[in-house]
Amino acid sequence: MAADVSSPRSPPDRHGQRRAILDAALAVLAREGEAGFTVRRIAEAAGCSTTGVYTWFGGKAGLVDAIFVEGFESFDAALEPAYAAGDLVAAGREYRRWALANPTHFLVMFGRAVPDVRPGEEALRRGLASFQRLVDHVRLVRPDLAEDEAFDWAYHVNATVHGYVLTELTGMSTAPHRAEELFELGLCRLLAPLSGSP
Amino acid sequence: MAADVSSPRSPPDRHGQRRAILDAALAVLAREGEAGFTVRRIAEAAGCSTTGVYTWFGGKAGLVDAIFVEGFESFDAALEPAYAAGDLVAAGREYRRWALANPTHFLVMFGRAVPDVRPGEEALRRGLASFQRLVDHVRLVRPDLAEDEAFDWAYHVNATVHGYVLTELTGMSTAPHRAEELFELGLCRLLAPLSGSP
DNA sequence: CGGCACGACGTAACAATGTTATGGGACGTA
DNA sequence: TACGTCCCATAACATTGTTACGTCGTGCCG
Repeated sequence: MAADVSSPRSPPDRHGQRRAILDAALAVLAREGEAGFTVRRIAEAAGCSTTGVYTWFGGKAGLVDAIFVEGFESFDAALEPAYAAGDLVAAGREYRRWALANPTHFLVMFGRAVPDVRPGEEALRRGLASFQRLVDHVRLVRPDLAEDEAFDWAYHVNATVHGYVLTELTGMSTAPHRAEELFELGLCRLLAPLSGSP
Repeated sequence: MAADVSSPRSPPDRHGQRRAILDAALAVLAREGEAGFTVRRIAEAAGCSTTGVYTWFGGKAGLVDAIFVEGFESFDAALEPAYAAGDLVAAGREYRRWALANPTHFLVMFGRAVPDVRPGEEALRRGLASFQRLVDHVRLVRPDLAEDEAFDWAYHVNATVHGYVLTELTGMSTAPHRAEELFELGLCRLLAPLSGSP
């Protein structure tokens, strides 16, 4: 009952297939969580067979890699307004908000939720680009810093925010009900030396 | 050929079986990584059948829970000397050292390396105890802080150190070769307001 | 001392997973 | 019109976590 739509779509539209699988994967991830993240389920949701995942992504690992890229692009877009406003605190806040809105997506990227999958080359390249935006923003906020100093500060900011969010998302927070409040406090402490007097 | 040792040990020594499985799980995890973390492989390494994992731990999730407890105890012991010396920087350093020495163990606990497993009640309780030691230490270093202030500082320190280590361990570091240097720098920035003038 | 119940354990099966071999069928090109 | 080259579905493979069943040994009660 699933292959009855094959007659109207005479052109295979190869990119449509790839896009459909990727969208289906993200939808399944958001709806059923990491447990439902199955090649068969994804293929079913995309309206194709499991082979499609292998022809377009080379396997589950390749699909996860594409999900990395998708994720970086998505929260780059989410952080863009904060960057444009020159507000690092807001950027950190948006980072957490994105993670809470897409918990399984976030955990697939940074928490090894899909076994035996490490970030591939494409994912690392895209992640580096995403990080570079943070470095640029640090330089914008603090023009007195040298390039490598800005890099180190960005690394520090990223690691700290990342740690807060991941602690909360993996259920390891020691004060779950105060997670937001503690995050805000942490942002203050983290960014005070950056926005305060040089 | 595996059951030939059954005659000398007439009492089944129930705790021996449990301990053997747990040790085997940790050994397999360290030797073969998260990919080899299989009920069958663990049982084989422990010299028993797969059923043992279910009678003693109730399944794979229960085994992971026991691994949580084991992990917290292990790095509590690793941090103890630093705590005794009243050195928070050294404690942070030991935290990272433990994670690098037991990467897969660490990722199972904090990175979802085993699918569909969230920290159970026992794990959370043990984690909280481990965190409490950090709170106590913060109070020791800074007796002027109130209990809840110390808690918030400990939360901040933990999240930050956690973020650094996890970024490095999941292969998402933007400067892998400088990971140690950046970690040390981060520790300085993080702990300066704690050890400096109140 | 003997029989019995209970719990631990191995064997073997189950459903579900990622992956791959096989084959068919649609498109573009000569 | 015939051919080659992809794309894709069907079906099989090995391996995973889990469970039902039968068996054996231990410890308790008569």
